Amino acid sequence: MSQSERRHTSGPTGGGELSTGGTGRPGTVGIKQVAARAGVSPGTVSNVLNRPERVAAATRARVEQAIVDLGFVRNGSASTLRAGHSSTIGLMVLDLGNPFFTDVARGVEDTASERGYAVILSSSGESDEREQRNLRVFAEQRVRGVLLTPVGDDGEKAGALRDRGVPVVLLDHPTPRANQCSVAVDDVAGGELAAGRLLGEGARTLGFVTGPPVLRQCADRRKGALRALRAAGLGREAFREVAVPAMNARAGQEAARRLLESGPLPEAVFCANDLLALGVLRVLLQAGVKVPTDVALIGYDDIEFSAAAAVPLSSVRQPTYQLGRIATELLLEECDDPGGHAHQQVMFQPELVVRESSRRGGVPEGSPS
Amino acid sequence: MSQSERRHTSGPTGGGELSTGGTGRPGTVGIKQVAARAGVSPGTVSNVLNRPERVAAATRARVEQAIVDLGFVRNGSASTLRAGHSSTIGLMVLDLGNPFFTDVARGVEDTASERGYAVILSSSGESDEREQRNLRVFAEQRVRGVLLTPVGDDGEKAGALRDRGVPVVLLDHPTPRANQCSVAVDDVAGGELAAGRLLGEGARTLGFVTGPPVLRQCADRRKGALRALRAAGLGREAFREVAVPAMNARAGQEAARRLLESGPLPEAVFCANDLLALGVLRVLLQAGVKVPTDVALIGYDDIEFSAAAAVPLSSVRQPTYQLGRIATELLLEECDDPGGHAHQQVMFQPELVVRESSRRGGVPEGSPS
DNA sequence: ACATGGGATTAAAACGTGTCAACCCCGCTG
DNA sequence: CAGCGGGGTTGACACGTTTTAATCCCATGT
Repeated sequence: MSQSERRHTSGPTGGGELSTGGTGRPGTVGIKQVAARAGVSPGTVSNVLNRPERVAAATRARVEQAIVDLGFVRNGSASTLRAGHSSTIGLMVLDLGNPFFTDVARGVEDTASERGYAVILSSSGESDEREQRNLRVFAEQRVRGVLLTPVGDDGEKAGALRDRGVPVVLLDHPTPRANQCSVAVDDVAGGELAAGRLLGEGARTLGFVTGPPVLRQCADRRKGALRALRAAGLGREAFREVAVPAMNARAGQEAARRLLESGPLPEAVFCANDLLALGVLRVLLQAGVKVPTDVALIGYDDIEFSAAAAVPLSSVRQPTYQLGRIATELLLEECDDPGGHAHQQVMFQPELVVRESSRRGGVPEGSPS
Repeated sequence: MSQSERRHTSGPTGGGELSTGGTGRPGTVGIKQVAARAGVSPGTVSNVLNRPERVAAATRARVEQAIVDLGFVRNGSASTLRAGHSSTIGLMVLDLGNPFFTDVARGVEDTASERGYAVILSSSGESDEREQRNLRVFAEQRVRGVLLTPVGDDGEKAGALRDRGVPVVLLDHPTPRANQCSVAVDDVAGGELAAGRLLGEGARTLGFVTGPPVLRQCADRRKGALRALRAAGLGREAFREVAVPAMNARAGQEAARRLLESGPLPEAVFCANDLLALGVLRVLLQAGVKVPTDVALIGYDDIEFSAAAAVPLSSVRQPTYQLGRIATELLLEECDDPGGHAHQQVMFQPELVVRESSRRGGVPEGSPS
């Protein structure tokens, strides 16, 4: 933070910024003013906005003209208040700094805006308390529905919302409840895939670098890894686990340092996340450890940067954009027709992408990108 | 997209998901119900919510109890409608896929929530049309203020908002207008810094990979690069420019391909963005070009992944988190006291971070992280 | 000519909260 | 004891929109 900073102050009396600056503040132009100008009643203006087909072409034209003349924009609060619900959905992810979630968010935004919904994007930062607080904001805003990647195990935080009649779809998290939609990727399978590959390449000891174990993603990937371990005929003594409190590159560096400090390195390391893996990779290389020769490495999520890493990173790819898209479709379907909506639990299967970081001696396989 | 997908459907008549499911839908609990339960008038409840000091401790306690008993959450729409403005601010960035902006967003979110404001996060994806559409959503939601990284040159899109009395602070963009706040980083200086270093290391030809030239960031960094070029006594024939329509890694790959296809490579390449640089780096390495020996490379933004790239990337660092924080403070100051607010144009100075990608023969300098 | 019907428009009643003037009660002063 | 003042509380209205039932107008059929 050694950047210098220059400030240029223009006093409050500097320019012509009276409160009625610019083109002259139009007081407040509502549906009423529009109606007056178009020579119709407020109700008709509302109809033009919401059910244009019910109003005669001529009047509609007049009203629309008045709208642009006056620069009218509908007051969403009033609209929401009257209707009882808004036309926005809330999206809460674990960490916006993780490209995985920004990709998901793109899928959500695209789908929602196609359908005329706006998205309020929020990040819990893997903190229970921030999740709670942001969900409350959603509730206050009377969002139409919520997409949630819960930090807690069950996502019951959203129960309050569901009880209020707000549809909630779990994102990147399977739901234990049948009366709810969820979209997820099979993380146990993914963990087994990754660890299995590492062991298949000949590793006899396996390190596992993970974030907070309370995160289902971490727990499931760990479970998959253990499953692969058993399948390879190895016992728990061959498994070396390092848990750090976050899932970013910085935490990965910390994890690698701990690995280096305590005992001999495992022959292969599986990271619950590409961000962690990149941090691990960096510290290992700095310490003179050869990857994949000395230690093979696999991450998770296949974020864009993994392929460009110092040693191109093997990873487990998930259909991120699709995840966001489908979750949104399910949510909006439930919003638009709560009665006839059949709850679905969608589960995708992940895919292993093999790059250099995991190739020890075996033949190159998989689909390097 | 070859992931398989499994769907599990539980029919709409499956469980007990009647519309009054869960704990029983509480009808709609508003300030009125709370008032009744606490044995006070609605006005008092409102006071408890908004000016707790004006209400006697005993009554306040009774009301607060009633609030938790009934699970009341204030109706933001009604509140906003009545008050004329909400307690949310809008943040629109160019690209959420760019870690630079997610860092800025963290600064914004942290600051806003400290002050009791919520943030509606939105991304224009560098598209004029999406910017327009999302600004309209902000306007409909009656946000209290807007933080905007404009895609157009001047940010006059937000003029409509300012005229409506909504404070707008330009983010990562200096403003030409004195009646507006802005927070930015000196991109011309940054460009000069980067290009100057490349030329100082002995390069006699300079490539410049850039996104849409309409983006001020790109234009300014280019201007700085040209300035450095002149300072090194080189002419425009030594400058080779490639513009691609986006600023992500994919676009960077495209740019590198174009560089490779057309004529001899420049001895050094400056990218308007780390994402572009990472894409360029990847393609160059794949083509067998040595970095920095054959081609030196510098990016911009110093995102987290740059240090972990195949060749650790030199870059121009900006105070991202601070950018978001200060912009938000300025905005909220203007929101809370529009009269006594002195508009400021804040300009930070960037900082060069030298890593391996730009070291040709010279001595190692700078502050590698 | 009159009744019928239907499409287009309107008037008025909500939605839940914030605000502000009025009001009540109680202790204090003269 | 009357008057006063002030903290605490209340009641009622306004915010801008949606919606429903009612009204109006005109064309059509008898």
